[in-house]
Amino acid sequence: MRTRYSKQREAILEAVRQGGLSHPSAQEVHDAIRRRMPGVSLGTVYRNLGRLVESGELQAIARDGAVHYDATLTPHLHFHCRSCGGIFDFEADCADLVEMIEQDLEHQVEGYEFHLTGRCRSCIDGSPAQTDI
Amino acid sequence: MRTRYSKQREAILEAVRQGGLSHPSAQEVHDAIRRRMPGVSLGTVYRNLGRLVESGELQAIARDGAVHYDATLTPHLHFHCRSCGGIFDFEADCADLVEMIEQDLEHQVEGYEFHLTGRCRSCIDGSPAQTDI
DNA sequence: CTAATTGCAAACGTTTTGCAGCGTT
DNA sequence: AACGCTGCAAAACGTTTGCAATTAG
Repeated sequence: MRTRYSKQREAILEAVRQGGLSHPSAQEVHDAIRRRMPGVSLGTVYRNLGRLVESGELQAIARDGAVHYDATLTPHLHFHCRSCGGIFDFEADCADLVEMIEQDLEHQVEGYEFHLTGRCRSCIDGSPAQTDI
Repeated sequence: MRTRYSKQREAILEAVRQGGLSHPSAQEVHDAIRRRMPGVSLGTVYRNLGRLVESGELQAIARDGAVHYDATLTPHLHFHCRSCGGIFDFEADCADLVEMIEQDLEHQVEGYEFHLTGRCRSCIDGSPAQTDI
């Protein structure tokens, strides 16, 4: 199945890459896209996000019940704020740890995801009363 | 809201702890429970798994589109096999790395999840033809 | 011309919720 | 008696899929 050009896919990739969105879900991409390209259907957004992940142009990350998309492809970790729901990228050197694990582990490692959770700086500063759970 | 005893919750916790199940989903817990306690509804299983996670008696881990539950509370990592879908616990010392991250990061870290993906030993050995994606 | 891609809408699997009645305290 | 918990069934949610029409190569 040779993949053909489509302006919808291009717009979707652009939306994840640049738009003011940070780690958007399929819904958020759809909302953003529709402002410039009203006819695009949600199904098309899902289909193309899937393809873009398969072809390695995007990274999928799970948060709560939904998948979010990340255009940053260099290895990095994610911090999830339980207050505002935001996802923040950050770098940390896991190479040694992962390599050690790979040698110890009887299974064949192909990839990894490291997610930290907590409260982000602006939620700590901005809303000291915020407790959530 | 003081929490009261219920035999359903006890059975649900027991099912995740012991049953032959490894990292069961809510559905799998429901199926297992019903063999001993036919009347239990899926809603009750979901409600109680949620409460058990809140009270720290279980750990929730995301896999694909579903949440799976883990009764092991000591810090450990997870390996997800993309062939058989299995989730395997394993230990690795992340303490130093996490501490380093905590010091560097401007956000407040409360917990972390480290998930490795690949193919598990028995899928590699058992089905050499298996390619999946 | 071929076949990949689209919009639409229906279907799917997982999870949540409203409610009346039951069970624990 | 008070109120948390239950079963049930409906609904919410994110996601996938079948289809005929459109569009890229």
